[in-house]
Amino acid sequence: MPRVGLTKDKIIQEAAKLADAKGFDSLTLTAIALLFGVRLPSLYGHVANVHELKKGVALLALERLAERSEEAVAGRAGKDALVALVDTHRDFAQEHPGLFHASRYPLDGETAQRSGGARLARVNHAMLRGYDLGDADRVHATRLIAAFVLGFSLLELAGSFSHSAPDAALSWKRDVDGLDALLQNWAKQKNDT
Amino acid sequence: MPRVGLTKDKIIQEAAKLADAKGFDSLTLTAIALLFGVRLPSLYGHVANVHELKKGVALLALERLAERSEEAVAGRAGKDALVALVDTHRDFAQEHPGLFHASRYPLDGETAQRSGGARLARVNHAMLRGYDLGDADRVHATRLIAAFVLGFSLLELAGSFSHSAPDAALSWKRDVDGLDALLQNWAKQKNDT
DNA sequence: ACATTAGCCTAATAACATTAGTTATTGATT
DNA sequence: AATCAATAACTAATGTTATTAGGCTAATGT
Repeated sequence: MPRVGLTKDKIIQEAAKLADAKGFDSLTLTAIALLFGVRLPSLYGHVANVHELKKGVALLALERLAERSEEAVAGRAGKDALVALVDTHRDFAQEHPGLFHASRYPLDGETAQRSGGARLARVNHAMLRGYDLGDADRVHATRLIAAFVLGFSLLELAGSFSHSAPDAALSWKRDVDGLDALLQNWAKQKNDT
Repeated sequence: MPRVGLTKDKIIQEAAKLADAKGFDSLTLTAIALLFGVRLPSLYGHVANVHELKKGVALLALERLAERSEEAVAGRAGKDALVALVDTHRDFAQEHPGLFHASRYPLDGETAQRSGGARLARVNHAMLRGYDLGDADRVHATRLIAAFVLGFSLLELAGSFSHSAPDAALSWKRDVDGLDALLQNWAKQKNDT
């Protein structure tokens, strides 16, 4: 019984690679055991169950996305920062569909709070300081951007845009332009509701 | 061996109920067999495999959503129609999280093309006739709205908005107001990309 | 050198999906 | 009314994945 030197971290890393290569749904403990050349139950010394494995990959995906996003907005402001941030998110989804899928794995509030997801929300919120918005409106705007980016990435990955005319990439540009315009003119809106 | 009178339709209906009650992930052939008082393999005479079961529920969910959306926009125009449409979508997600989740089940392009999803896209696109947009811009706007609604619903269901200050419902209103404003002023944008 | 810890193992069980081959009900035909 | 063919539902068997219980052995520290 040669000791392989398993670690929770190593396992999650490998799981992330696998999820990225074969898709998050093909991520199984069995597959990971095979990759490490180890018997399935041996993994239970390091991860409690499949849920913990998937949660680990989800957290890792969120961290990576948050990290990239922070780098993207660094040194930028206004529309420049907005474009950098949303492009980073969309590119991540395109380049790492498995990890992107993983980042949608449901987490309990407690965990989500401490995750890269919260970090991502903060970057998003901070980036919007570049626009002239009140406190509440800045939160509303943060959610608008987050919702748009997530939804667009999902629909694009699912191929929902690939069967109608203009290229999805063009819609992306126009939509981001539109959102930038909206953010600039937010104050001028009449709140008639 | 009393004959129960199984049908693909009946099975899908029951599966939809189960998905709505227990969540899409708890939808299994085993559970359906139990509900019908039938042995598991008996189902295979009516559905080819789990994938076909889930696909069926997904299609049903998309049809219901499309139907509601069509009713919602009927007789409305402009912002009135926009609000009715997006609210319908969000309400559906809140009231039927299981079916909403099902509607995200991946479909091949062929199937998706003939699904309620395409119908939904058409309603969305048609609704935007109420704004003064060129052909291409109307498609861009359709995608913007679809992305926002999907993303917001997912994030809200996941609880991503429940740990920061203003209520998600308020952000929803403000964001939809903002999108309406954007659509009205779309033409005035400077396309600087 | 030896005892303890801990890493990896085998064995066993359970839930779900799937296929092959069998029985029996139903509705059509004599 | 009796029979037959089609087919609905069944039993049995197999594979995959996850999980728990308990055993052996390599690494570690006194």
